[in-house]
Amino acid sequence: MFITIDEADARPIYVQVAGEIKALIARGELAEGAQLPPVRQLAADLGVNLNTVATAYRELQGEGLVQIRHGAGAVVASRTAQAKSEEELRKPLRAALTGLVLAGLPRVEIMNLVQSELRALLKGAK
Amino acid sequence: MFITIDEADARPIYVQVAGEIKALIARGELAEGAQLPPVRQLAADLGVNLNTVATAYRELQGEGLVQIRHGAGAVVASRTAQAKSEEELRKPLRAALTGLVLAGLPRVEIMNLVQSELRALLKGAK
DNA sequence: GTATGGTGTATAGTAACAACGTACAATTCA
DNA sequence: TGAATTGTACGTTGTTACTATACACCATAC
Repeated sequence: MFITIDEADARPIYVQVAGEIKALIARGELAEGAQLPPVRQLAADLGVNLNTVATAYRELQGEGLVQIRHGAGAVVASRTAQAKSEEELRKPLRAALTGLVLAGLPRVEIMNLVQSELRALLKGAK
Repeated sequence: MFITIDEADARPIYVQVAGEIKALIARGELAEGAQLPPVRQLAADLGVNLNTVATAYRELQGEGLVQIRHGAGAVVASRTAQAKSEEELRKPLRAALTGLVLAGLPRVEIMNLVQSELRALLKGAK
């Protein structure tokens, strides 16, 4: 599994793990029905506690992206998350763009960044 | 001061406050040199403790956006934040776009969202 | 100059959270 | 059935978010 955790990232480890798995699902590297690695294995790979990974899996299940079965593993359930309000979708985008603007990036450069990230995400998509 | 805090938002209050002030600075509604409201006043407006607002101000100072003067207030110091690494800039953007993709939005709709948010941010900008 | 009111700061307490270690429970399959 | 594999529950520890209260700095009037 191609996941790393970033010490410098202030977000909790389980949020980082869930976030990376979301990205893998979004770009199709984890297809619907695909098995996630066992919590112990991924935890060992990352050097964290198995419960930390389990918490990430439960978060993904809460968003409808993963189905966990006690005793058997966890599988990707869907490539579309539960519906969120428009504002919930806009808020993180606004925050990210604000950061780019405050970093002094000109508009065109920001649009380039967006397009490059979006291309990567939609690569294996549909 | 036109700031609200969102109960549904999982982020800490002080992060939300700092984020909204960043947006105000980015779009020029708080110009360089402008006074921020006293921590007690903003805290009272929001119904939180003054230390919570003070923590937000210190975060902004840490990013170089605000200058705090003990005993006199806090003023906007700059419209450009301290340099971050490219990865630090890309990561929140990637997370936001991942959310939009998983929500099932088609590419064009995502680009429309981005452009609308960016327009709003760059309104009073340059 | 110093008194006063306004400003940010420091400290200590409480509650919730993140991460961990260990033990438990459900599933699979030989 | 029983052993291996998988997720879950629980208790502990350290950290974080928020609060209340007391302190320190600054500007201004007098």
